[in-house]
Amino acid sequence: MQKKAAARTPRITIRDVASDAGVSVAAVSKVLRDAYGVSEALRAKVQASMDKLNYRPLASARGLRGRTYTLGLVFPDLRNPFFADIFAGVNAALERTRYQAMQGISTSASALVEAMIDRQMDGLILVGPNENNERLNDIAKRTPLVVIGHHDIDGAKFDAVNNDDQLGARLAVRHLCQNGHSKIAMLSLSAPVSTVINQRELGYRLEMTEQGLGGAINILRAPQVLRDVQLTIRKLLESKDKPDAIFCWTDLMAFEAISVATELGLSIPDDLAVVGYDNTIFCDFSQNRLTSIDQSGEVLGLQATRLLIERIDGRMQPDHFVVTPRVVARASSARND
DNA sequence: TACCGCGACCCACAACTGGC
DNA sequence: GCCAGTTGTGGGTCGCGGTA
Repeated sequence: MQKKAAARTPRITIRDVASDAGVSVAAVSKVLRDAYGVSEALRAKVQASMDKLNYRPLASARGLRGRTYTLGLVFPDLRNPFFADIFAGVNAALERTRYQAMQGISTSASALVEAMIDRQMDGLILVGPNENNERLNDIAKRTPLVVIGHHDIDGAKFDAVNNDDQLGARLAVRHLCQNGHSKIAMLSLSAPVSTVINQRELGYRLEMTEQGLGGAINILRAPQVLRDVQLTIRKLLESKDKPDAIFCWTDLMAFEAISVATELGLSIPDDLAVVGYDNTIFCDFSQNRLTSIDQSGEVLGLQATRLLIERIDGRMQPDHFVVTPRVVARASSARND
């Protein structure tokens, strides 16, 4: 036997509101859009009817004539609390607007992005997309697009918001040198390779060379899998050429470095100094006290949203916003902290 | 000039119509 | 019966004309 579709309660439409309030459909629409030419008396009447009928505008219908007031936000994953900082920035930027952000998870500009475009979202923010400019430009042709964490902006048709990752890595190395460390290893990501990783590795190399430590350059790469990260760190710390400091490409990796080092009986920071990246909320926890490079996730989210709304409002020229990172020193690196 | 409403319009899909 | 073309429908927005 065929299943019957569940019966739906008839939807309350703008026509029902207009009929209840004794005004035209257009008048209700104007109240909804806060458009010019609506008296306070009419607004109050329409608002009362909307409240009474529990009316909600239908985004897909709005999309027929223009905007749905919906923004798509795509993260590569949600395990890293840094992404929550970005989302907080997006929400803060949308607070006084009519837009709502809907988020999803994808490591590439994938079917999820296409689905968001199909659903007529007014614009997209992609965080750390693992895509080339050709693909990103193709998306930007179809919908306003802002990318967070993508440094290759030559010929880009989209807006970009970036932390200065090269400078961030340099600051990490400089900070460790200032605290008396010279055998500084970098724990990086093996795949997917991104422009962010490239910039941080470049910054590490440049600063090591500038500090006269070019011969000690040591970059290890591990995938974002806990077991692989632990094995890589253990191998490094048990090697003859053990470093006296590690610069990790995220805080999450840095926490693992601290755990493995503690298991091996090493003291932090006397035997091993550790610096992370992102300055997430967990850095402040007393068992961590992790020195980290702050790339202001909230600012990244805020600026990306600002640029996206500008784009939706008609700006054609691509824009690029760069956030300057800073060191937030804690006990994991500063011997006298 | 401020306020209000008519009617065209948007797009995808289903239903209808007419010709072969 | 099949296919292609036309019309209607859904829920909003928008431009412009009418009225006080």
